[in-house]
Amino acid sequence: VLTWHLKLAPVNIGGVRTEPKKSRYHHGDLRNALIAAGGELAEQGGPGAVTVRAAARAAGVSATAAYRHFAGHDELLQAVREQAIRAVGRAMVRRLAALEDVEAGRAPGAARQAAQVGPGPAGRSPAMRRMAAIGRGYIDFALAEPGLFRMAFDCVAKPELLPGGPPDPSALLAQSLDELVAAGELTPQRRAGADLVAWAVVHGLAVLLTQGPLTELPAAEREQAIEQTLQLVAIGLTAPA
Amino acid sequence: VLTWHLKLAPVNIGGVRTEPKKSRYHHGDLRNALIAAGGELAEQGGPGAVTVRAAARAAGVSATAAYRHFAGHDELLQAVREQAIRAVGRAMVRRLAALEDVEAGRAPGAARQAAQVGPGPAGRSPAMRRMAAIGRGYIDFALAEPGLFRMAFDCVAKPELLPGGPPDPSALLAQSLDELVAAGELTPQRRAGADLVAWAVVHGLAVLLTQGPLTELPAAEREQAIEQTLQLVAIGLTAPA
DNA sequence: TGTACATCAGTGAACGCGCGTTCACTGATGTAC
DNA sequence: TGTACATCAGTGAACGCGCGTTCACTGATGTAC
Repeated sequence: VLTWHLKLAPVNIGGVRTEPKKSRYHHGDLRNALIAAGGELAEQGGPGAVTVRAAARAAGVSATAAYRHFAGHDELLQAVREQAIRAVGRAMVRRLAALEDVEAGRAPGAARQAAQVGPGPAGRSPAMRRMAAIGRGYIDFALAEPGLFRMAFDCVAKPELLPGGPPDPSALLAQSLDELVAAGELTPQRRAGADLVAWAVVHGLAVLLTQGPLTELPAAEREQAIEQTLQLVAIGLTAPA
Repeated sequence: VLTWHLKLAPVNIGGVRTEPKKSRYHHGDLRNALIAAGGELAEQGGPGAVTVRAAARAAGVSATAAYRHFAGHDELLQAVREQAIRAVGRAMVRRLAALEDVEAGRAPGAARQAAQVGPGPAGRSPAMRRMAAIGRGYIDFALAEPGLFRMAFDCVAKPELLPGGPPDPSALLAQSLDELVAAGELTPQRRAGADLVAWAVVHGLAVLLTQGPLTELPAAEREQAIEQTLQLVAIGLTAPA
């Protein structure tokens, strides 16, 4: 498979770019190419834009060829969705890593500011900062790739749960909540069901900001809303009733 | 217009139901009929199911006829959306009214229980109970009419803000937050931006429960999640940081 | 009250589009001997 | 190492579908005299 890949890549000989002539016949990695194309379609036009024909077109292949790799439209959609969910997880992990860099003093001040991973309001604990970071990552992704975000969680017909492939957004959240319990900041009673609630809060904000009537909210207000929302979770989970 | 309506209604003479023969030619209220049909289509298949042709079909009219009342597909969609948003507002008002009945002792215990408008956790203030009631109403609607709910807030292309027609969901929320401030339970500083945050929380839950991967969550867990979420807002908004 | 006529609100045929999917096919690849 | 052949991964034409929208039209309604 890898050799195919290499064979298909444009060859650069003596500075002249040479496309392999008819070797497109056997594409070699069409399944992944179709999924990638589907991701781009989703990013540009939402889940509705992910069609068998369009994906095949984008991959430079006849529509029929897609049926060698997917039983039908639904299966392609599912594959693109799984890819999108993993991308969300990656965005969350990215924020988490940036936070760790800052905390360990590995990030210069400018990068720290640019990454918007400041410690937040004074008194936010390490575990809570991590929690806020993954929430940030989630919203980051929604803002940066609204179409893909939509693709990830708009399971109109198929309510199947998330794929487990890492990084799994819901696993990251669960882990973060467990840390809060371990740190003694979240009682075990309130830990139960907290996954869903915390997810709902961040998801709601992401949806409103990217698909809802608040799509064009000015950046400053948007930023304030994000910080306020993360703060609401922090207080709501840990403050005494 | 009203006379048309009367003329078109089935006439009941001596127990025999008589449809007016060809008076369907001039429908008389086609615009509203198309919007209503669009609402039903949205409820069954989401916003994507709201097409000019399908609405006309459902109204018993040729597709072309719709163009006498709407400039095109977009305008029909917008009208159906406005109707859906008002329906959300009505669901919120309904909960509010039920709560008031209970508080005034006008509702018998059974109805009280059936309406699920109990006072919630001990110590929830009157203003907070009202706040929880409108949140409940919002989620009620999403669960009862997921397709219409989707129609109401899925403004992919047109991020125009909500129509002001009463009852306006966002106005109800703003009013409720103002009450919390008046009651001294929410500081004016935290009141700022609270609309968006509170909306995001409830919206996120509604979306996850009806369109997301949690569509098939058992009712008991769902109920717990709703109560927990409302509690998170209550604590998060009013507890000291 | 009757009549001529403008306007209004429908009709059905037709257009071009993109879709999912099936079909018979064909050329390239990999393998057994 | 060569060769025959099965299999694999593509092709393009075609199907039927529902869509938005335009067109010329027609019958019902409302109005001026």
